[in-house]
Amino acid sequence: MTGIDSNTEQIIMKAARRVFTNKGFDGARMQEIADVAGINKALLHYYFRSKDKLFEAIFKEVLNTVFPKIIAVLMSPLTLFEKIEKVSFNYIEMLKQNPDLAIFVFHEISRNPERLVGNFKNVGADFKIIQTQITKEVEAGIIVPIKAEHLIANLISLCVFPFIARPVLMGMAGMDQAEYDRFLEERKQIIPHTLITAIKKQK
Amino acid sequence: MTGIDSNTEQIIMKAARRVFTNKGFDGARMQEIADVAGINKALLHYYFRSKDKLFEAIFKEVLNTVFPKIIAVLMSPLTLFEKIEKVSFNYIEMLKQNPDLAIFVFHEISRNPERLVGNFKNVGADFKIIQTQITKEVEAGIIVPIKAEHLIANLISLCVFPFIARPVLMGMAGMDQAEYDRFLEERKQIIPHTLITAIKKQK
DNA sequence: GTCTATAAACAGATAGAC
DNA sequence: GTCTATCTGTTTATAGAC
Repeated sequence: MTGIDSNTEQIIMKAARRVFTNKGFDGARMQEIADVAGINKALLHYYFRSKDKLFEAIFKEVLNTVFPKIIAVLMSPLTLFEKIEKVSFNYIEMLKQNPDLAIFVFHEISRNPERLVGNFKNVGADFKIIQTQITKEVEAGIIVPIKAEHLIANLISLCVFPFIARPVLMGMAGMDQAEYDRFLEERKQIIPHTLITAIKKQK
Repeated sequence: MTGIDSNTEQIIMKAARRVFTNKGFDGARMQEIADVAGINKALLHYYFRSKDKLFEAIFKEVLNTVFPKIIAVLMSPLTLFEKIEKVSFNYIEMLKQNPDLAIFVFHEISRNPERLVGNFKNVGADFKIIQTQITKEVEAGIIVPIKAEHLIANLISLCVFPFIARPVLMGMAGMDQAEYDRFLEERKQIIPHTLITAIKKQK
């Protein structure tokens, strides 16, 4: 709220984010974070008291990078087809900038669900809104019925999984990094096409 | 190859598998593995020398649980539609029995790609076989063209992601465990339906 | 093969000088 | 605020008795 946080604090956050998202909480070392930040361990504790508290700060920041924009699109006054296209594009684009975030978030939540899952409980209402929109578009003869949970699960699965499984998919398909980047670009089209074709009402 | 491995060794493997898949390599403790196995730490080292070697044994075993059956289905003489249905069913069924495996495998590979990705490089030829089948079914007027990488990525994404994101999806959709089990059962139908509808040639 | 006891290294956290 | 030095608890790994 001050507008300008201390410079050192931001440097620490940036370093911690890199190390935590790359190694996970258990694999991260305060020493490495200090090294990346170009300071020493004592200063980390001076600013954040403990590894736990530093992690908590990073995790909250990461969640704010990952979720709000997607939710905003899903809640916007677009058609379902438009939402599917926009989320696919935005999500893949965001994860290309932050390739480690996906596996990081899901790994940490799996390891510590009780503590971290509270961040998502307020989204329940949003599912109902999507379900209402589905019902309307079914009645309008645009799409065939589908549960909101499945549509959203399909959409997020297809966007996120290629980042979680990147080394495996690259290895299996024999792709190098440049080919994988092209593969991801293609998926911005493939994913909407797949999902829309699957629910579009045939005339 | 002896046919009967020592009983203690199997007890250790079972305990180690549970702890490693649940906590990850960095979060796992030799002490906890010993506790779960009902023995003491020294014996772990007697049988496996180090945490690294024990992990390696577990990881290989896990990969053999996860991949071969799926590859076998993809390489079998079924139609694409049949393969999609069978993989969806088998994969979801297997992961219901081993819900921790998915996030475990992808987290460990992400943390250590150089070391672990070698396990997948021999699958490149399999992609070409699927691609050939796709071409044939396109020529037969059954499906529309799609790259094998995208079809397989779609298929695995949709099957695996619900297990990786289980706590998040449960939280967002407000489902309890029983509802989530039903959700997973529904996906055995939804996934093939989605993928097949998306590539089926319209008459 | 299995145990107890302990060594050796590491990692988070703090004390205290500047 | 930032540093060096150090304490404390933890964790892997080994020694050695049985």
